[in-house]
Amino acid sequence: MQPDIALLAAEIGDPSRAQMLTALLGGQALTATELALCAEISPSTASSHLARLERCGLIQLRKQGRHRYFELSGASLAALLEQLLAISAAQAPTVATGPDDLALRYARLCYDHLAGQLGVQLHDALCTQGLIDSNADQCQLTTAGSARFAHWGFVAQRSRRPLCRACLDWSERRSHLAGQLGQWIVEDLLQRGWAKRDLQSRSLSFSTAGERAFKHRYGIDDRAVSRSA
Amino acid sequence: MQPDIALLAAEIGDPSRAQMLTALLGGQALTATELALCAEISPSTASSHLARLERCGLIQLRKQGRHRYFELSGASLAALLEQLLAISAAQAPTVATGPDDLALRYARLCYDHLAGQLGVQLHDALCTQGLIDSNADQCQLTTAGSARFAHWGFVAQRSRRPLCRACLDWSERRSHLAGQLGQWIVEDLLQRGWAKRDLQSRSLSFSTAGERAFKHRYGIDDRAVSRSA
DNA sequence: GTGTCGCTTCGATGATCATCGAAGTATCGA
DNA sequence: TCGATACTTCGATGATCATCGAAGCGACAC
Repeated sequence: MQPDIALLAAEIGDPSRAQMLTALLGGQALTATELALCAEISPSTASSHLARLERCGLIQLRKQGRHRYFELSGASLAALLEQLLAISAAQAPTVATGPDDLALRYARLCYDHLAGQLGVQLHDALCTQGLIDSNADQCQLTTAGSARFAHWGFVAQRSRRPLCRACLDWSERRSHLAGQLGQWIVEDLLQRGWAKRDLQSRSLSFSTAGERAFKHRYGIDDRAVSRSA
Repeated sequence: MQPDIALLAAEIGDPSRAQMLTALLGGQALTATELALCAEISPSTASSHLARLERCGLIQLRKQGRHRYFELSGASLAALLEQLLAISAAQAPTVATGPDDLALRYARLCYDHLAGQLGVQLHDALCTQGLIDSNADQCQLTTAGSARFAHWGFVAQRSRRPLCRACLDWSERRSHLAGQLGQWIVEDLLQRGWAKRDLQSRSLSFSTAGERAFKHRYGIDDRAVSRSA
């Protein structure tokens, strides 16, 4: 008897549940009420959906008093969701229509690392500078990259998780950087206050100065693409 | 507006459709009647499901007279399905119950490359012999491996597809070998008659001599695991 | 030409399920 | 303690959809 993929897929296959799962792809734990708002459903409907997602292991619950925070149960589910996004994007002619779309396409969180145009530019810039060696499905930190990131404060963890991983970006159709390094970069830029998480979505909002500093740090050509594009 | 993953997931999320998609993971094109048998539904039900899968781009149709052959629309969908299998398997306590299960677990097609125990053994043997360098998410052909496989007749194609890719095996919870190399290995062993495709499932049936030859070729220790395990 | 086979379409049927408002419970803050 | 808030449970409702057999169409073989 093979694993029952229909069960898992059907859970993701409800529009409201899909919206909540996608919201959780921002990497933050969100309350039931926040998720209900994201999915534009009533709190009672959200409640029953969340119970269902929890029961089948897609999300985990952490209680804090009356607040109940939900998060994705792990990185493999996040990778699955992002792959679903990539395939769905490849199939559907998406036309950017609103400011939210632009923000998401420019810079957003793909669970714990940077995605969107800026994420792809980061990946490419690191490649150009020989700090990572990334081709097709393989992505490695080079000796030079190792030294540079150590200098910037990155400490590699001994873990099954790769240092670098190329993650296919659904909006750009090219790779952005995932793995320990991708995660550290996001943590670092948030800690420096270069950008903030958007409270309503997965997009990252860079301040003007923060964006300049980010691009300077990672060698991203500021004239290549700007936000007004 | 983000891509609508619910649509895609809901298509996979029907039990009958999931069974048919999984059957197509064997890499062969199958007729509507064969797929109806796989899913144990009536031909008319299969017909409407297949029309639906085709409409949303998951499968492609090739007509040959009155026979209509369906196949998965591409490798990225195959990878998604395999990922669904891996996550589903990790979540559900699966107990091997029948001969079909054993066959699938021992050697099966994961779209176009070998999976199951034998697939994992192949991957590990190639690593042990230094023919591929595979760790975590990265998998590369070594210089020695390149020479050895060239000697065996493998010709790398210039293509976006990686030579090697580690693909997580849902039944073994470890990596088997995908990519151009993984595909070539399957084509080669089928051409040599070492194994045949099972007509009812995705499993590969090795003849006794074929299995011995396969293990000898790729340096798989014949005493490590045998089929009677 | 005729009968068989592969497949689709049609229409009816029953099951499933997302949804909401109302009511209830637990937590929090003044 | 009390009112507000976060959240869950309940039950009713309407929509969706998988399913099948019957009927029909086109390809195939004799």
